[in-house]
Amino acid sequence: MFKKVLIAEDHESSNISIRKALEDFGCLNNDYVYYCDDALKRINHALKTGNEYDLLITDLSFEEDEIPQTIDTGTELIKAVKELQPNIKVLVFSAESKGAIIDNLFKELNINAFVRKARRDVTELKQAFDAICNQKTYLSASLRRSIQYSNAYEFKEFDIILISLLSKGVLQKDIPTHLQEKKIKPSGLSSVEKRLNYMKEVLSFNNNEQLIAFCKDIGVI
Amino acid sequence: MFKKVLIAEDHESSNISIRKALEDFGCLNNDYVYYCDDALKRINHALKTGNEYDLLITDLSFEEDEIPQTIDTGTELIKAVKELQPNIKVLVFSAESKGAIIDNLFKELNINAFVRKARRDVTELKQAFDAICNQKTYLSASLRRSIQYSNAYEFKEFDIILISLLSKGVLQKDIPTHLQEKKIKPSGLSSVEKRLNYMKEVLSFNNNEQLIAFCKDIGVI
DNA sequence: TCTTCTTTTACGGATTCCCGTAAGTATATC
DNA sequence: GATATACTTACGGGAATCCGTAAAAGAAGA
Repeated sequence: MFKKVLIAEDHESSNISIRKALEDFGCLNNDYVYYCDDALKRINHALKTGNEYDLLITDLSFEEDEIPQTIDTGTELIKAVKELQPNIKVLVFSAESKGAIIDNLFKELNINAFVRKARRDVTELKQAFDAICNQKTYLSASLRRSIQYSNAYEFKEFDIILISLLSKGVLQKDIPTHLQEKKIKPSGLSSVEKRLNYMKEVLSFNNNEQLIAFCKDIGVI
Repeated sequence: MFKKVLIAEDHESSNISIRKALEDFGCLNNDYVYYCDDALKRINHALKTGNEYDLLITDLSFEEDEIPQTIDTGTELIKAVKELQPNIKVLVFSAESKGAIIDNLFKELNINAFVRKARRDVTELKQAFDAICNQKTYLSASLRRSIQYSNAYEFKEFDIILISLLSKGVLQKDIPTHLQEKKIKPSGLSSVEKRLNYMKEVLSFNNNEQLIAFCKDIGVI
């Protein structure tokens, strides 16, 4: 059983449900915050007073509001927290479904569990608690298959720069100028054309418009 | 106060929080389901037994799973429910943030409230309950601006057809053929060009890519 | 019916984009 | 240093798009 749990989740509704899930699980000693900065402060304070948390439950995306934050994503929060307290367990509770991103959380940040906000998410939360208590990792059932299948084409950073420029109204012929200004390596018009054509070929698209629409749909831009 | 409320929400976590919000508001007579089909059945059964619901709280997007459904979106559910019981109040609780889509819910489906899943969503839920009880409509604070922003340019049906075709990979020069097949009135290439140029001029966009990206953002395609 | 006005279509030149080829550049290996 | 390989850039012809103008087709009113 967990001695002390911290919840970092900006959505009030999700925050409440996580608390309830923890209580149902029998864990009554939990704190909750709505901002990443607050979470880090709590972790830090708990460490100094010798009363540290043994589990962090966090979302990935936090919405901006009128209160400016230094940390504004769950990924950054996990990194910062692990520097302070490397042994803390981490459960990510998020609507994210892209295999590449989730895979990265386990491999790079060594998180212990990922539960997707979906149909049976509260049930899965409790299963994840159980797994972590038993020193195991947990991944949402619906994601176990799709983790490798997910991305038909992996967009590189350069791809996304090109697509972003186009979607901002930059004409293709003017892209080299923008790339040079930002000191981005391949900047020739031919390289730009070649890359755009390659993307369209791999995805079997006919025009740039279709490519833009697709990228908007899957959320890379 | 509501006599009887039905919650249609597939996410277990959101479902729980809505129930709790209702109870906090003082409404204890509420039912909940995880599927649209179940929701419609309940509405129907309640009507037949003279014990109808006076409020439906529903999400917009429902995830597919192994149980096939005839109705699989909140929008369709609302339409079906309103045909059975036109006087029912409807509150949409969704992560959707695109102005055009939300605007459409109020105008076409006459919903009574829209609360976005976000920071203070449970607080907003209670405000929405209060508004509906007082025969008013409610819209999440964070969305009140963006609603009118989306009306910067009102896309006609023809505009959306053109943009959809482009985003599906149809080349501009081939659009006349598609229009003729669907017997859509102006079908000349010049008319297509003229309309696309007009849209870009009004919105001061430089290329089709920017137009597609914008339409994806505000949700017209 | 004829005129007037609006909308749609047709056409042509300029620009941009597409696409293949060739030349240049860098790096690594021997 | 020479060679091979991969990557980037330059160039040119053809296709598509952009944009203005003019002709054609409808629609409305006298």
